[in-house]
Amino acid sequence: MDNMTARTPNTQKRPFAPIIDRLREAGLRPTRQRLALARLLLEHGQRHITAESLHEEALREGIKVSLATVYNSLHQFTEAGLLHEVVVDPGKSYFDTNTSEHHHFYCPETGEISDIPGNAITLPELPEPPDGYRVGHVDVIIRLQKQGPN
Amino acid sequence: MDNMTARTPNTQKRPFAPIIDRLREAGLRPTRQRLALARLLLEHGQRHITAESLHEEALREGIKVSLATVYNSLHQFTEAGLLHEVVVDPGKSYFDTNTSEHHHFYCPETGEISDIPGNAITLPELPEPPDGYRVGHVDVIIRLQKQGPN
DNA sequence: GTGATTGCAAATCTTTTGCACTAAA
DNA sequence: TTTAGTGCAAAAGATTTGCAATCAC
Repeated sequence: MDNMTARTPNTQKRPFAPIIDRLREAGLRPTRQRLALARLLLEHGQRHITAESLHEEALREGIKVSLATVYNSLHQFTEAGLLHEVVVDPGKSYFDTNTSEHHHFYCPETGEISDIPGNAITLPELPEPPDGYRVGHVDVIIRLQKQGPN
Repeated sequence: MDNMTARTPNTQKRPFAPIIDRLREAGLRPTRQRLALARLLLEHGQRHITAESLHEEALREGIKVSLATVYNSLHQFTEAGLLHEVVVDPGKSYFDTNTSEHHHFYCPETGEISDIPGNAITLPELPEPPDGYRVGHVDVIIRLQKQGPN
């Protein structure tokens, strides 16, 4: 039977099915806002965002969503493993759509974050964690300074 | 001549001379508050503090100082190289009295920070920083999770 | 329908700032 | 004196929360 082209009601009506499914798998109802934010994050190719920047981007694209909902969604996505939080600046949270193992360059002067490919840093044997704890996640942050001219 | 005991006016009157000198060298007037905070930080053996915790500690010891001054002092000390800021939690600044090269364990659940001795992690060749930047400081944070019983 | 989700505004928390007052040199 | 430093309270961000309205199922 002919079920592979755009004529199929299913594809017509659910153009974002993969994202909807990812939300569902994460236990999150695919609401209008969550779906729109997830699309911005996961399809739009953007990498390092703040709640503020994602909110602005959403509004620019005509998505009606409140800043509070952006915060909630970012945390829900992070908990679901769709995002990773990058802590480089006290007083501002960055989120990374790249959840694979990798580390970051960060320039405090400009606020820019960029990825260091996972294989560009190989951590040697880690020290033993203190008793009663286990290692969760290892972050390496290389802080950069703008090079003066000359 | 006899200048090695407590009789010397100099030692009598300037029991905190080393700290005063460190402040002076940093271009900071050794005011009552700064001196008291510097003593708490540098002599008291404490390692990882927040503005809030240092303020409480100061008040407990009977040092009259405002929270704003604690913030100011912490940043001045950091700029002067007497402290190092540790960024592990968005929305809270930690300061470390250990300014030698080392990294940190951090438990988000409890907020505890502890040092990893500098030589327990050897970073291999770092990747080249992007054009126009140079490497400032490298932070390695090992995030811990409390181990469930059993 | 019913329970989860949202929006808004208010609340919270950490940190910074403005300015009159105080203290170091 | 004179200038830097301090305290207070207010301001400024960033993030969170409470609750009525709204939406997904």
